[in-house]
Amino acid sequence: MNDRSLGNWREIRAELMRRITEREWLAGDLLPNETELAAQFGCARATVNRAMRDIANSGFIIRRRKGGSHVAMTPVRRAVLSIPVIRIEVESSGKVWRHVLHHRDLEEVPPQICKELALPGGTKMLHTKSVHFADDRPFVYEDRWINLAVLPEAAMADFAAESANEWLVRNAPYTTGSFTLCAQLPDAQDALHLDVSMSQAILVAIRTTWLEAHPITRVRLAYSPSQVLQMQL
Amino acid sequence: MNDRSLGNWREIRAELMRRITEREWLAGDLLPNETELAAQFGCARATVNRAMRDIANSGFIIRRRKGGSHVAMTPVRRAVLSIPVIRIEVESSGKVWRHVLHHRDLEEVPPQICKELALPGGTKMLHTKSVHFADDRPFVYEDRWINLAVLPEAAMADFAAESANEWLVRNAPYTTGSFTLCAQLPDAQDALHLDVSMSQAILVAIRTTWLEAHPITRVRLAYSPSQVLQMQL
DNA sequence: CGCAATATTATGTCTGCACATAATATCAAG
DNA sequence: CTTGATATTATGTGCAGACATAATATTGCG
Repeated sequence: MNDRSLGNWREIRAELMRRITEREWLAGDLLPNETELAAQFGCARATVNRAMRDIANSGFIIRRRKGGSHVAMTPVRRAVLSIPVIRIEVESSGKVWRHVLHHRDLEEVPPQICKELALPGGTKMLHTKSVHFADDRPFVYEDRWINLAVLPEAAMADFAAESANEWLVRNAPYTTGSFTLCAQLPDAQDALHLDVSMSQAILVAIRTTWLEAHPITRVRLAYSPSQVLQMQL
Repeated sequence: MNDRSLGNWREIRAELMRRITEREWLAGDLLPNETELAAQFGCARATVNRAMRDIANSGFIIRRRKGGSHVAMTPVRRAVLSIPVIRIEVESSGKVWRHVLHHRDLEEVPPQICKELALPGGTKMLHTKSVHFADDRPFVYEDRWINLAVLPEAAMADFAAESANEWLVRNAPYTTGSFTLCAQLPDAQDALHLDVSMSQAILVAIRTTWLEAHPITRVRLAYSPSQVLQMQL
């Protein structure tokens, strides 16, 4: 069993994954410990550790101190969606990006959104509405609230020149956030700005970001029909 | 500047992240090299390496050999969607899960799906259709193709007893996969099985999984209206 | 000057060792 | 038997040193 040929941690990860995917080790099984595997592979324990940490990260094994490493019963599969700046999302498909700011005002936040952000009713935030185009076709309609209490600089920013999306990515680091996706029929505003009928299904993403306990921004993105979200498992 | 107090890699990561989020280092800036930082922090280079690798993983810095590490111009944010077994997804919201198998047959795969899976036209696969219920209300309608060439055991499985979804998670480890989300109006089958009108928008997920170069399963999940997908940033 | 060979440099990784930490197993006292 | 202290054990993390690798900078040649 002692294959002394396996030098690097990727090879070791590959070998361990092979044993899992080819069901040499079954769901729930206890794997040999790091020291044992290091001996088997003829490498240092740290190298095995690196490989096993990586596998645990991707959810195929569960590790517990003293408990050892087990093959996950129902591996938690994670889909990873990378969320680039909208300009880059458009440009990376070879299209020309353009952006039009329709609205920008300090307004009272609707009660529902206040609740969502755990803010007292009647709070005022900067409200922007804009449309991103890809090759002159509407790509996404963005309806955003920005918390000036946390980000006073945003009051000065020229969102016609640089989209709020991009400005915030560059200037507003956040610590946590949530992202909700749903399918909707466009409302009148969506239909107008995306130039579609109100009887086509569109993807709507609602994203909020927080800096510690303070909400920074809450945005609703209405994607033009036929847009899909592609993720890797 | 030499804080010798920072012992572990998480603290070092936190400190580096602080310098980035507090704009001590600006987008595009070149960071000090690992040796230099190790000296500053009074720790081993490996420890700095661990911290920087982790930060690079989460997209805030870009590293290139010889080139050094730069603060990312537009940090790519990632949303992580965990995809549990549908039964667990339902049960975790406190509802009773039930599952009805409507169809199960060896059939020729439609050309479009063959193409998607990079299989020759006319290939046959196991085709199943089923509905998952939450508290007796349709939750998701599942239309699935299973590649018996890779998973012959699936021919024997009783998908009425255990859903194909769950059986596959337990018995079919995969190495790669993709997950596509879109908004659609229900077709006749969706409307029938989900008991909804054809004029409501629904989320549709299409998921394929592969074991190395071999497609294992391809499933289309039509979610009942008002279902949303929640992800963490 | 342009180009190819070579040196330099920052990150990537491995090793062997050490100690820390968390969780379990064991055992003794009540 | 139950409870709590203690030993054991697997993983987590750290260190110093070494070599590997990739990319850039420099040098020398035609």
